[in-house]
Amino acid sequence: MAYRQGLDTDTVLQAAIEIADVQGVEQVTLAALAAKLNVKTPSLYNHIKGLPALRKQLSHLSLIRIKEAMVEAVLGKAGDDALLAAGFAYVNFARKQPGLYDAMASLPDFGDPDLQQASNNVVGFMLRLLEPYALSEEDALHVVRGFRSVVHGFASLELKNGFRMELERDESLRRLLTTYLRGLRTAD
Amino acid sequence: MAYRQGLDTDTVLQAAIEIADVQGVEQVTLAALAAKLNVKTPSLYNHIKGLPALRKQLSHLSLIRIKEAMVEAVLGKAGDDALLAAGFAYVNFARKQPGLYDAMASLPDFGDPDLQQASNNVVGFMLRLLEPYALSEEDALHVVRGFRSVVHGFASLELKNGFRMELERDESLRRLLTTYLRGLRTAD
DNA sequence: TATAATAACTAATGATATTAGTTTTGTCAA
DNA sequence: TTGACAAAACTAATATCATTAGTTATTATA
Repeated sequence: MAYRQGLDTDTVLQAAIEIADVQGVEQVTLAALAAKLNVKTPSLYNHIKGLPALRKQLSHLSLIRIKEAMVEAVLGKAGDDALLAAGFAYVNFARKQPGLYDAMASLPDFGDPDLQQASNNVVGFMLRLLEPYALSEEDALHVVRGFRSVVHGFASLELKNGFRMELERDESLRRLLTTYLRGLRTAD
Repeated sequence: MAYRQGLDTDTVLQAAIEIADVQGVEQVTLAALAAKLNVKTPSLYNHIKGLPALRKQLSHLSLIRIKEAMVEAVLGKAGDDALLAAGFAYVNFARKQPGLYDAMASLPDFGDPDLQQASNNVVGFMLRLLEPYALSEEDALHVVRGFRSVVHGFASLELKNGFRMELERDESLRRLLTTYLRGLRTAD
């Protein structure tokens, strides 16, 4: 009712994250957002460019936060320990903020420069973790693709309820990561 | 214009697949579908229950086809050879029918009985491939989760353009799969 | 051939995003 | 202190969708 609600971009973004995490990313609509913020839909345009732009910002934030979570997790660790911790941090982020993670994972177009840079930061972080392994640049890049596939695949299937069997999920993840790392260590 | 267009459920489904593969799954709208089939939107309701039901059918079909592709790929193969072939068949399916694959991967609710059964068939197929490894039931289920994570993660990242580096993709996939399989073979 | 089932249609409703133009409020400089 | 301007809310309008209700034409069948 009050003419000034005191909104800003961050508040809108935060509300969008909450809706995404609680109700699912497909429920992040301008209508739902406006209702949550006690504002009419068009008012949101003072703070965001539109729905696609909002989704892009969510993706961007998600990439940044996921990298932060991994950085925090590997402090004081190196080698397989660090990779294992980073893998768990990745999946745990997706568990804690399923909507935000989904916003990142389900963005159709990854061509945006901001997103590319955030994505490059994640890749750069993983390359750092691989330094002790003394791989060639090409080998390291293949491993980064492999590692990302592993953790994203696991997180994604788990979130979509793809694992319906009664079976410890952390144990599945631990085995997946250690199996992959063991394979890296071993020559054919 | 003609009053009977000769539509049936399969035709509608096929058109939906084409839109999904060419324009992306988010472009599969009843409006686009009706336009493609030279029909008004409400007419589609004679053949499908609605958009959510259509998407569910796409997911179902995708699960069936992906299993068929893997079955075909492993004929005459066993052990690591079979798993490698199945992994490539999985990813190649996603490459050939990106929209159909995405429809499967991005379905919010996997609780439907039809989908569960189709999904169980995929799991059952993978368990068969693991028979030569003589794992316990629990071990085998963990491996199935791992393998699905690996191939889905790779396919998903590749489709979303997550691999922007100039680097052979098939080589990345081959390394990922063989590394995982090598890890399975090796004890710690 | 008459009737029933079916597949198309039109019309209407409600949700959504977006744009244009308006009003109110807060801030800042004269 | 006040007046002007920028910003943030608003209303109104449009366009796109999905969906439902009710109607008409076609096909199949009894």
